[in-house]
Amino acid sequence: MAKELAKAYEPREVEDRIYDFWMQGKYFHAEVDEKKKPYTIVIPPPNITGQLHLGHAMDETLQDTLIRFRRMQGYSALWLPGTDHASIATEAKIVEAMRKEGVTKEEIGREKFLERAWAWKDQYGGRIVEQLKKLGSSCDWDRLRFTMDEGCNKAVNRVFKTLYDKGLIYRGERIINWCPHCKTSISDAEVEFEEKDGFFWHLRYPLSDGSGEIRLATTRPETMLGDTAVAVHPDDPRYQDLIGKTVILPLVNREIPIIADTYVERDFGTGAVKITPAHDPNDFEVGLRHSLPVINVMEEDGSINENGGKYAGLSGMEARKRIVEDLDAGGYLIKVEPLKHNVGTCYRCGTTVEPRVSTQWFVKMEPLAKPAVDAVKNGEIRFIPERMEKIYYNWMENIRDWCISRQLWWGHRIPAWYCECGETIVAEEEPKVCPKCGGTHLTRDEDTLDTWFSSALWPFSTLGWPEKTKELEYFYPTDTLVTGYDIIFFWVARMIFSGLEQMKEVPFKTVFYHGLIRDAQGRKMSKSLGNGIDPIEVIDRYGADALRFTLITGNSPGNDMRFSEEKVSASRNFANKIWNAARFILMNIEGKDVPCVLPETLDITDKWILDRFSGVAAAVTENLEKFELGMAASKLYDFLWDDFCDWYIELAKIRMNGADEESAKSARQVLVWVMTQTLALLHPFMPYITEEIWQSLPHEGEALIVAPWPEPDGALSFPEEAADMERVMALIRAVRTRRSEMNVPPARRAHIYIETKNPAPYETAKGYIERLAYGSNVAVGEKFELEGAVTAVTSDARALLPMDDLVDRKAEIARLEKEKANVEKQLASVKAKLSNENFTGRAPEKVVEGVRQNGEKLSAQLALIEETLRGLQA
RNA sequence: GGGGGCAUAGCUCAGCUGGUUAGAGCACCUGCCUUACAAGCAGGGGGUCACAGGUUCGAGUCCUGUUGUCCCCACCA
Repeated sequence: MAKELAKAYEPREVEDRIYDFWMQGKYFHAEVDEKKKPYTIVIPPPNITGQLHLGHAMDETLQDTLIRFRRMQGYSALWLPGTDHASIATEAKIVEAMRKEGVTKEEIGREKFLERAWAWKDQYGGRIVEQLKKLGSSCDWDRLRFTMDEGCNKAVNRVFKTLYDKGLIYRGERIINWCPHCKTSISDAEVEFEEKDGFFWHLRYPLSDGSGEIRLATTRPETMLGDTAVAVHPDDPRYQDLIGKTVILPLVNREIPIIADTYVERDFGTGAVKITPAHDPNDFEVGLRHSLPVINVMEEDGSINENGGKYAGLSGMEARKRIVEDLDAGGYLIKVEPLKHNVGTCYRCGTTVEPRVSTQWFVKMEPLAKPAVDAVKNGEIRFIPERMEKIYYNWMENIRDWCISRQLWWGHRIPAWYCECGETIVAEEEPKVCPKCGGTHLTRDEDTLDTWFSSALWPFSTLGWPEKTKELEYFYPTDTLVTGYDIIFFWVARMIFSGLEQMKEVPFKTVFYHGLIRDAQGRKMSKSLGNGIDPIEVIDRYGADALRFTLITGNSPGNDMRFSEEKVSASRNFANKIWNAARFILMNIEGKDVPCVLPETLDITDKWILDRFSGVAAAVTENLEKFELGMAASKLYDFLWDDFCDWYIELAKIRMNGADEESAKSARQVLVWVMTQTLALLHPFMPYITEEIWQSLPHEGEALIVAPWPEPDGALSFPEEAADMERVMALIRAVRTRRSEMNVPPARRAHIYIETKNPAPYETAKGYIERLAYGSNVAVGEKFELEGAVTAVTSDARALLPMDDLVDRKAEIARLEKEKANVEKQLASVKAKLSNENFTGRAPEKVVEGVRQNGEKLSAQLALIEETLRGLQA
């Protein structure tokens, strides 16, 4: 970088080069290092089918910021990356690709299918990784993992086996959520409920003895084919004499009992419910209580099976239509009314989920949930923001067993084998013989595991478990998990109980939740709305640093964020501001040997900026430690733009253009020092531009990414000089305001007479005041006799500008009266406080002192205003 | 049916454990091409912090209720 470089920062020219530089330097790689403390984040593995979206971008930016911060602080900071095999999504993609070629899964068979799937993974699975790199993510790519790699498979098998041996995994025939489109079971968490318009079909079922009928209603008439009872409430007076009788199921002509069960709501509908144990979770429970037969009438694709008699082979919808027609024809249909009701849909494909009885594998949740709840309750794991804890408890405390088997091929195959003798063998490695009968005809379970089963092990499987690796020893438990609140159930909860169960230790100490990214109108970004924004495109146009800064500022934990291009543009402007500040410094140090250390002698402006810097450094560090990233970022924005650029650089110009070479020299050094230190603070947020600039400024060390974090340093604190400088600045601002109000162009300079009882700082800063307040000359004294001057008043001084021609006495008096009223109002409130014994007695000393000092300032200012007024009115 | 978020300047949002006169970006108005930056500089206008109570010496911040809005969970067929 040299001074002839572009006036504007060009991220595209910089980013790839800097990223390569970091990779070459292996700065992302973290090793077990007993001399350092570990800091670990495991990435929420993005799906291999996925494209980077803004949600990822935010997730990765937060993680990268934390990792870079800790790395600079001297931790062995490991950010462990990886991708997720996403069984349903990936399998669907491949099936779809095959469909276009006219082949089906079944035709090519499991082995060939998996070959295709792995080939697909090799071809496209890396795309998202490349996109993560564009963001500047400093993941340890040497440790890249995949949820279906060999190590993860070992972990999965070990966990499956140990849970099975403990009775925490079992196989059984239960009612599960079935997606007829994906043709697999899905867990409760994977069902999304949507309110949909439907109908309520009112039916009559005749009593077997011909003595009458019972009326009931249903939203899914086709399930009547599987009805095995009608239930009423045991205390419902309307039905007392019917309990125990039977009805003839219309169309099917099956005789089924009328049973009594408290599950029935008396006030809803007719108070009588048809019971279909095979196709409704509640009915299934009722069926168990009353030992009812379970008649499954549905195929895997949702069509009616042979149990449906003449309706067999019809799709669900056709069957419904025909059955309703037939019921009507038979006189069994009383009426049809529209009804809005909640329908469960598959969270992957949106198809209506059919509850269906089938044999599946389950994780018994209750024993696992208890310790997982405790770990959060007792503070071993902290949620940020705290309110997420409640959501977690609520779910964990009402949890049902987790259906983990999937009728898919792409995934971890369940490590269970069945022998002809009926024995089930669960083993980590394929067994050769049946331990019970010695038989060798073993067939492996066809199903695979829920993707989230392997994701749940991610914090330790990625560190080598079940092997006892040194990484596991050193980096586990991990420190911070960064993720969106939308996967608290899918992933966070399951990692917690898995970590506790397998490792006997929590998987992470803090969960830092962020919100969702919405579009500028506040709508969710989605493919169907077409309002999605491609982060890569944003990076191309504005730069990765601008995108990162946008995602971090103006955002607080757990809250959704609206994304708009204006925000990115503002961040880009900030990057440009940094760039130009650097350009200015480089222009001024070119050809000069400027060491990156502070000079021996500091003037008032140096002390002021150093004092400000040390305050900001401490605040930013604290913010980062408390996960207040947005606040940290905006403090740096303000410091760099307002304090450093608008004030310090302007002040330094005066010295560097002046005759005092010593002063010019120290200004250069302070510029370089503060700039490089500020770049260090900014680096976690805007890694590219900060590294690029840092490299071209005088610096110590080989790279900013591994430069030491600016830790608090008392030697940089100059409270008195800083306060003096603030007085001077207040005076400069007051003069500027007065001139601006009167539309005096900067070119018109004026003599500035400063009246004050505290002349020292003004005397020291004369040169600065002259330049920045457009003065032709500056005099400081206790009193000046001037006719018709423009005045500017601060709480500490009064500036007189002899610009008689511009003075409009009447306007001036009016303005001062207004100012006076304002100060008086404030003073009144201060006085009221100070005379209130309750306040002075009860408020902290610091607060009272603050108010007192403010009162003094206001009084002084009031006196100056009044004096000015008297002068004008005389 | 439960639970939670949000409501602050025209717009988008900060505001940590209650403490001086409530902030930022964008937009707006005025004046400046001041050799780092017009993606900039200097100055300015604009808010009874949704509403009603309460706690407190002190409330945007804590409590209760109301309204609006968004979300999560839940088996009413």
